[in-house]
Amino acid sequence: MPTLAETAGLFADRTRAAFCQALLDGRAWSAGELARHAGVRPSTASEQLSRLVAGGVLTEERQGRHRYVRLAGPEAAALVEALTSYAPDTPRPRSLRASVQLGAEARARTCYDHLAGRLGVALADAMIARGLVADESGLTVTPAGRAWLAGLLGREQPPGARRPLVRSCLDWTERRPHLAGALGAALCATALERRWVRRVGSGRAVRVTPEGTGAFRELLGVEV
Amino acid sequence: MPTLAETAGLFADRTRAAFCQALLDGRAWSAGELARHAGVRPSTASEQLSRLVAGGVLTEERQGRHRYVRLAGPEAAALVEALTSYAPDTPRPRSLRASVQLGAEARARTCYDHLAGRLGVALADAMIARGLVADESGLTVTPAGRAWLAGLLGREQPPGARRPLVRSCLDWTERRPHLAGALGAALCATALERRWVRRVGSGRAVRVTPEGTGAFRELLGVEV
DNA sequence: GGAACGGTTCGGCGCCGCCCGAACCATCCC
DNA sequence: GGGATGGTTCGGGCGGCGCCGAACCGTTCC
Repeated sequence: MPTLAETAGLFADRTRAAFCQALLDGRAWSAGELARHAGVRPSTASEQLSRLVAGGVLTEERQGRHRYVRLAGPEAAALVEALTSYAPDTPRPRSLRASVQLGAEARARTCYDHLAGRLGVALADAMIARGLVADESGLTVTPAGRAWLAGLLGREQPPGARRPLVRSCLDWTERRPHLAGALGAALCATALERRWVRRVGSGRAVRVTPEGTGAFRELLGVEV
Repeated sequence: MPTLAETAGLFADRTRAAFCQALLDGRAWSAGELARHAGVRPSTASEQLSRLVAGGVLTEERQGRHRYVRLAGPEAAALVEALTSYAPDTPRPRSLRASVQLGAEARARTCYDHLAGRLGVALADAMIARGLVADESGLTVTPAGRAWLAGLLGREQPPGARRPLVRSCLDWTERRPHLAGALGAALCATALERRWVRRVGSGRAVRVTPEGTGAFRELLGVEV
């Protein structure tokens, strides 16, 4: 088992941290894309990616002359998320450019495999208000919620899954929880699949389509 | 808000990591104790502690010529715990001395503010078996569990608390979950207060007293 | 075949961060 | 007051890490 310092060291670098946060969109990125994104040379990116892969944070798949990497799993994503959103005290200033980017992501974005931002929080609120998810001693899915989810997916959820059905994930723009876990992932996958939201740009930001506006209203009474 | 790299950097050092892990026992340590524990000079410890305090991981209280530090809160403890127990692959060898220490902690120890080790896992199993805690879509406290807890504490639990009543915390010796959250903390506090367990040595390890053996058997049917 | 492209390896450079010892300050005890 | 103890500050040394450029390798496309 790696030591605490070793694990933390994997993230304790501007470049590697930028890689991990970019990969929070849950997709696979090529080495070159990540290098450009983080503003480093390909050689640097190559070395740093190797460290993250060796540390078990990322997995890689080679395709021809491309090297694609993604987060190794939900645990790795949760770790990145936890470290990112650890905010003991007051906020600090940001650049204008970063603020614009942040604006898009604040509206709606993906957080590894589920929806976040104002959209994610609104969906979470609606599901709690409608009794699909209960907020007593942590978040749980109610029987009504299970039925709702089964209806949405057209199938039952496997009950014995290792992963919790729903997990609370603190939203770093809204400072309020949104829905992670298997339910959050299923909802996000459905939304992408049925074109309720579309990815915009290369980052995590997504935009709600007209169909999505109607679907979210009909499904949960959410106005976006 | 600090960046991911900055937050991770706080833990990405052998000495600071040792401090944080020692403080996982939930108590306040003096600077000198931590320095000896980590095997560094007092001057080094002083500087590193200042960094952890500035980063919001620790809080300090000065008493006379002593400087006591403790983990800043459950969030900080959860972060240390998550980074410590992130084990993507295979275990590595340990020194003999470390193994002995580990043996004591494997039996029973505190994990920030709740009980862990074989004792912690056994208690968690018993509470699930008796229907006090349910393991569907994450851990939740059942109505019976609430009543049980109220009886133990002699008072109701405040329902509107921010902190989840129960949280699953992966045990890094047992590789199985034990009970964290407010319930875990209350149980641990009660056990220490009523002398069911006693701290042994300066670390996290605890020993079950004869009274404790009886209490755990009567309360939850757990044989330790 | 040749050119373009993505990625990797290697040497080298510069900086940062960790640690120590020495001096100093504050508190506590006699 | 004087001595002992716990803690802090400061200068300095050393190692390691992150970065780059250059050379190289394999794939893809013409």
